[in-house]
Formats: sequence, structure tokens, C-alpha cells
Amino acid sequence: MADADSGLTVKDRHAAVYAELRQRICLLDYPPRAQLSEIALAGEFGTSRTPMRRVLARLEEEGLVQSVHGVGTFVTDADITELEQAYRLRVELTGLTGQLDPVTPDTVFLMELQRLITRAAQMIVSGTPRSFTELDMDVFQALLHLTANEPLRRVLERLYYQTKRLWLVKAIKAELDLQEEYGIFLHELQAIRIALESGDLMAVAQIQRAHISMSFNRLRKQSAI
Amino acid sequence: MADADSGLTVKDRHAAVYAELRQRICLLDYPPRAQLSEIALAGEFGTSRTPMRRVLARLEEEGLVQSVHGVGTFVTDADITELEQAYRLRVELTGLTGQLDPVTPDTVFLMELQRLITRAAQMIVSGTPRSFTELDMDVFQALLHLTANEPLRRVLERLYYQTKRLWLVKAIKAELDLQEEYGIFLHELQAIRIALESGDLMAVAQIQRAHISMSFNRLRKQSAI
DNA sequence: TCCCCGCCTGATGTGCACAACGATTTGTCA
DNA sequence: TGACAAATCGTTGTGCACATCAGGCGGGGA
Repeated sequence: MADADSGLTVKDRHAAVYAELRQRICLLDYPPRAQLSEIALAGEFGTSRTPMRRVLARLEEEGLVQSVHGVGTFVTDADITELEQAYRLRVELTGLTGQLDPVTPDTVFLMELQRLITRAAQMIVSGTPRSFTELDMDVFQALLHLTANEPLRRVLERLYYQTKRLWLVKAIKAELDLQEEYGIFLHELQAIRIALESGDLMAVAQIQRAHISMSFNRLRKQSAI
Repeated sequence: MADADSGLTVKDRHAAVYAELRQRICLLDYPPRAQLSEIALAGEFGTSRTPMRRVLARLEEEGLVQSVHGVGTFVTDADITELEQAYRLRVELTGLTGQLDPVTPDTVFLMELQRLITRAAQMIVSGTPRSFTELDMDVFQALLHLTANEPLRRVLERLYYQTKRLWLVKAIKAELDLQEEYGIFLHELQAIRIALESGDLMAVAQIQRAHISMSFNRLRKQSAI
């Protein structure tokens, strides 16, 4: 793994490793029930078990892995019944982003959003479940800047990465209409842009909230088959 | 420190140490800016630095302590301007407890609540800021059972312990009318009991939400002097 | 042939010694 | 006497060796 950690403090390195592992888990590079070796990861990131264990402990706090003494560290399986509570909480908290410390975006933000919309449009013609998830993560991170409430942002980020695997698992199993998913997502982004240009952050939050809720319903409908 | 850890698994021991340190910080046994020694704590709890560092790392995640390489681990100071966002989020999330997976209490719960109300009544005649905070923690833990949404409970617990020190700091500095605080708290508990007996969990949540909001306003008014 | 007991392997958890780092103190020079 | 620099001390961060534990494998006895 090439790091190029020029001038970064040690804590930032830990955060980078954490984010990298979280990404791999949520993109199913490490699928559910996969085993993570502390020694192997330590070797890959050029460190020892001690700092790696700290990162894994945090991932365990977030519910993405589970360590068992004498057995191993395993990626948790994304079970929709267990994550339903987290998903519903995420729906409500997303609605709060319009109330708690909303941030009116600048032109840089709007340009970035336009780029994301362009990527979403290309997704319809040549999109894979994985590339779509990567785009969704970038959109999430961008829209997170619309609230300045730091505790809310942290909780939302946590819930996002806890629940996001559900979609990708179902998509890979071809239990979702991908074209429909892509189209709905593009439509959501365009609606958000319109709301943003009118400065209505409350509307932006409600649009996101509605789409997260509907996305969960689509996931649930498929898993009921 | 007497532990009496008969039959407990190792992870439970870690959780117990974490809860104990969190309690000490929030009761100001470790006041803001106090230094925590990894070696001293390890000796007190009969373990070594390695597991203790894991506990301290979690406390750092929760924002209760801060570790600086080569300097030490210090209790963060409870600053009302920094915690305002957390407090407002806590207000909104408390309101959600009536919507997300509410749990209708059984008679055991109501009896426990009655005991807490009795303690609150005694508090008015012979209460200290510290004993009041201990009661408040017990009440919080009890009322947390009114929602079965586990992610919501975890977030609420986190926000509670992040923000609770604010009250105790102001109370010790005699910047709060303690008799008024005790009376309001007793009144809140009685209102909650009435709402519970009528089975209106939404009302219970709104009562709590209102009192947390008002409590924060009283804290802010005093700190503005 | 089947079952049970014990060993063996590989993993996480722990303890300890050392490295890295920052604040303070002390010594030296102008 | 004052100011700057180097050393010293205490603390957190890291690496490694060992302890602990769970599961699998194999051998022996009924």
C-alpha cells in the first residue's frame, strides 16, 4: 500500500487507516464474515499489531467488525433486521440536518455538486453497483457539510457506514432494479440542487430524508421475497 | 479498588472500568484539565497499561479526555459554547424516543420510578449537587429503557455524559438556584409518571425534551453573566 | 467402527521494554 | 546577571514476546 504520508501527524495516519478499512468493508472488499488478520494488516500498513488493534477496536465500536478472543476478527454481516433500527434513526437524523446549524453553501460547493450530478448521469449508462456506492459515499460526504453541527455529523457518518452495506449486498445479488436505483438517485440529486439554489436547506434535508426512507423500503421489499 | 469480578468475562471488565472512569469524570472526581496517569490507573484496577489505554482511547472518542503524545492524558473542560451543538442534538433526539421503538413499561419499571421520585423528594431537603447528579444519572438510565432502539440509546447515552458535567460545574460554582433545580426536577418526574400511567410515551418524550431544553437555557443564562 | 480425550495450531489479549516527544530545569557563555 | 542551549525527566506511542483461549486434528480404547 503506497501511503506518501508527507508531513502528516501520527493521529492522522491512524484515521487514514481507519477510513481505508471502513471503505473496504463497505465496498465489500472484505465481505461479511471475512476474517481480518491483525498481523497481515499491520504488515500491509507498515506498522505493528499495537496501533492496528486500536483501529480494529474502533471498527468494533462502530459495529463493522467483531473480535473474538482466540478465534479472530471478523467482518459483521449486514443483516437488515438488525440494522432496521439504525436505518430508521438515520432517517430521522437526516431530517434534522435542516434544523440544526444549517450551512448555506458557497459557489464552490454548488460546482462540486454539479460534478457529482454529472457522475450520476454517467452512472446510468455505465454504472456498476460498486462504482455507484463510491459515488454515493462522495455525495454523502459532500452533503454532510450542509450542517455545522459536529456531533450530528459524527452520528450521521456512523449510521451511514453501518447501513450502507445493505444496498450493495442486495445489488450484487441482483435483487434490485439497478436502472431504477440509478435513475432515482440522479433525480434526488437534481431535486437537491434545485432546493439548494433556492436556499431552502430545510427542503434539502427533507428530500434526503424521504429518499433514505424510500430506499430502505425498497431494500425491505426485496428481502421479504 | 474492590472489584469482586466473579464470573465476569474480560470484555465486561473493560466496560466496567470505562463506566467507572466516565462516572468519575462526570462527577468531577476528575475535574476538567485533571491529568490521568495510565500507569496509576493500571495499578489501581490491577492491570497493565495496554488494556487501560484501550479504555482511555474510548473515552477520548467520546470527548471526555484528550491524550497528547509526550505530555499526558487530560480531562477535557466542559465548555458550554463547545457543547451547545451536542446539547441541542440531545434535545431533538430525546424527543425521538417517543417515536422510535417506544416500550410500554411494566409494573416493575413503575415501582422503580416511584423509588426515584422518593429520592428526588428527599433531595429537596438534603441534597448536594453531587448527590443530585447521581440521582439524575439513575433516572436517565431508567428512562433510557423506554425506547428499544439500540442505536438511539447509544447516541443518547453518549450525548448525556458529554453534556452532563456542565450542570455540576455551574452548581458547584453556586451559579444555579439549587432549590429551584431540585423542585423542577421533582416536578418533571411526577409529570413523567402521570404520562407513563396513561401510557402516552410520546408525551413522556416531549416532557423530557422540554426539560432538557429549559435546563440548557438556565445554564446559558447563568454563564452569560 | 464409533466415540472421547488430549495435543496442536493459530488467533486475540496482556505485560513489558524501548522509542518518540514535549516541558522543565540546569548549566554555560556573553 | 540574563539569555540561550543542552540535558533531564515524565508521559504517551510502538514493537515484541508471552499468556490465554477456541477449534480442529489425531490417536487410543470400547
